[in-house]
Amino acid sequence: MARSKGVTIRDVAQRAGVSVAAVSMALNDTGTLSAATRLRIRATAEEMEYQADALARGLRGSPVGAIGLVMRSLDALSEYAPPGVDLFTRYIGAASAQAMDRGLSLMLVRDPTKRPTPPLALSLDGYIVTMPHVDDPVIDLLERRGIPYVTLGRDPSRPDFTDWATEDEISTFRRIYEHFAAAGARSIVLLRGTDPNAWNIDSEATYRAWCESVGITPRVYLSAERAGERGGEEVAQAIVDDEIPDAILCHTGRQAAGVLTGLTARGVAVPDRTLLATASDSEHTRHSRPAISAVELHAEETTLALLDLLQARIAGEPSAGPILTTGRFRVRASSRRAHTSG
Amino acid sequence: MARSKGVTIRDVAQRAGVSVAAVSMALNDTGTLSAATRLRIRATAEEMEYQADALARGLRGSPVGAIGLVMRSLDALSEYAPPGVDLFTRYIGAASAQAMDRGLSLMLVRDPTKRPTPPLALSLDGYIVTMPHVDDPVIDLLERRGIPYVTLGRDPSRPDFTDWATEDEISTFRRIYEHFAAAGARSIVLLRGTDPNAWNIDSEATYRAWCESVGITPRVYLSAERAGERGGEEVAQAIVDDEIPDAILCHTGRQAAGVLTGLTARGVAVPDRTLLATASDSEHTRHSRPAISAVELHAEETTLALLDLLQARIAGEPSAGPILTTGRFRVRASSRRAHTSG
DNA sequence: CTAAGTTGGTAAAACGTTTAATACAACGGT
DNA sequence: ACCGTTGTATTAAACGTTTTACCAACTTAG
Repeated sequence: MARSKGVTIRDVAQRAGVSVAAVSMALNDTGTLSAATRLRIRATAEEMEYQADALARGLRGSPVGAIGLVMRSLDALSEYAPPGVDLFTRYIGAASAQAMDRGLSLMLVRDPTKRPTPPLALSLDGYIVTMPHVDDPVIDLLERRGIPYVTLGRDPSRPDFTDWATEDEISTFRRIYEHFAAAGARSIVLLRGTDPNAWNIDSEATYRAWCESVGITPRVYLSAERAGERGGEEVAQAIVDDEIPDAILCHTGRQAAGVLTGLTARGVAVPDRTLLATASDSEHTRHSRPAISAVELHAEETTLALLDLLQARIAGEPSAGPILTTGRFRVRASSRRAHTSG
Repeated sequence: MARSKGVTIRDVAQRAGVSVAAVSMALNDTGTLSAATRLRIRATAEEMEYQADALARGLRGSPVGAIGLVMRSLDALSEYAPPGVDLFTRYIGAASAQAMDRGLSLMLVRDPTKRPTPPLALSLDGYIVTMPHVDDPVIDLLERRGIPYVTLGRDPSRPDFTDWATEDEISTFRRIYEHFAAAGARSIVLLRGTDPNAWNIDSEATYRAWCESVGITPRVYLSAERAGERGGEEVAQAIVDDEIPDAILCHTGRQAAGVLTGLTARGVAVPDRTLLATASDSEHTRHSRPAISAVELHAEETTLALLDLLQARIAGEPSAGPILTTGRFRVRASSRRAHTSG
């Protein structure tokens, strides 16, 4: 029952007939050891299967080999793992697996600004913060503590910050609007979320710019991310009450599913009367009737880029960001006009 | 950029005019301090927002406030976050959120027996191991190091071990067989996975026992979990080649989806000729045509039980396990006979 | 042949805790 | 008046690393 610690640096030193300092230097490739002793020590360490204790190492200020993942978008949701929302969990899975492949452990941290601070949270080597908010306190905390971090989606409060990656929403959004226009849509509605993150801000800006460029009057509706399908359903009613548009673009798959329900309930046919698409694929979009056109996000690509950026930043190398990956817009029945098919 | 550490125990001691030992004792409720000083120190610590550093604490052998989650079933899969497999990720999300609520951090650890050992992995306070294998090396490692752990699903190699929780598969399986029988099925096939865990072992045992009790000849087919839908499709062909059964029960939603495809391809109608159900709900089961009857698992309940067990075990309290939660069998079109409907 | 570098290594301090051993009162009992 | 107690708080050791300061033994230059 007693916690048995493994082989320590002292054991290795003793066996190799050197000081503990020598062992540390040999393994970390520091100091001024002769090549011969360095090799001898390494061999001994290898043989004894020595592995430096991350706690002790971290206490000294050296890297512990673990990074944190903060999901701002999930912090905001009431549930942490709502059914049908596979996007975030796919990010978690992908980031976790890739971190492992690099010899890093990954720790899920829920809002480290909340007290008491989650244990170990401030001792990690770095952080991935997904979808930071405007003036995000999490970012503040990390900055204050000098902890390296990268973000998924740009930080709306720090235009100069470059260590971020994202699926290239802006150009994808444009493609969708043009897809709508090509199908003959003249009035287009945007339904976005309310979290104050780049996703929502940039999307609306892109939408307005595009509307202006083609001479369409913008109509933006909001529904909180946490409202899910219900939120989409309610907004659909509001949209119909105002004026039935030719096309609607929603941010999340759950919103889109709700909108579809709402439209159908009001007798608005999709896609015959109104086209529908969403910027984020999910279970709902794949399987609703009709299936909803959506952008397929590639979590693996994005997390890979984030890990690259984070490791570079931890190593003190210059930033290679931002990195934009491209999602694929998959056209499904919800935005395919009969006479435009093919 | 320099990592700024927070307020240390020394700072608190100084401010309160006592020794560091006194502070430690006051906060941990140990030692022989007077009630007065204890309160005074606590007030000071509170005021300074002091939080003990988990690294330093762990180095001494005290709990670090973080636990590990090992997903054996995902270790086995090639991808760590395959689309459509929401069960595991829901476990991750649920466990993570609940751990947070208890002031614990949760770390995802992929196979800690693989060298190099994931950093911090052996310094965690305890582990949740999902679906341990027969003679699981992960369990061996934890036992050897004296690290407390609980398992999701019983450990097939340790019948005396009681610190586990699971959805009550056995009674659920029985209910499904009886559901089949009630719909008139006389020949029933079980399709299970190949991972050597309790899920597969107990399920087959339950199946055979039930068959014997009602005088049915058991027919068991195997398909590796990682084979997914493709595996189910292939097995469906094999099943049909042998003899078309009245009902098929699959373990995973992906297998069931594959079986459905395979049966349809061979002209076997579901549910008209053959009934179909699965023991594990997933995107596929909810949205296939026909929708597949499945057991809805309640990740939240189960992870809650696991955390209770783990915390008790860490605290050295007697085991309250095993804990069985009950999944709900949701009948969908795939096992609903026209003449039995209602 | 001595002063000044190199080379290759060691001893010891430091990181922030917890805890065992110890000190120092004040107090009661012979 | 002396001696164990008891009640409180302190000192110091320990956890396993990394890193700074130092040292001994050679080389080299003058």
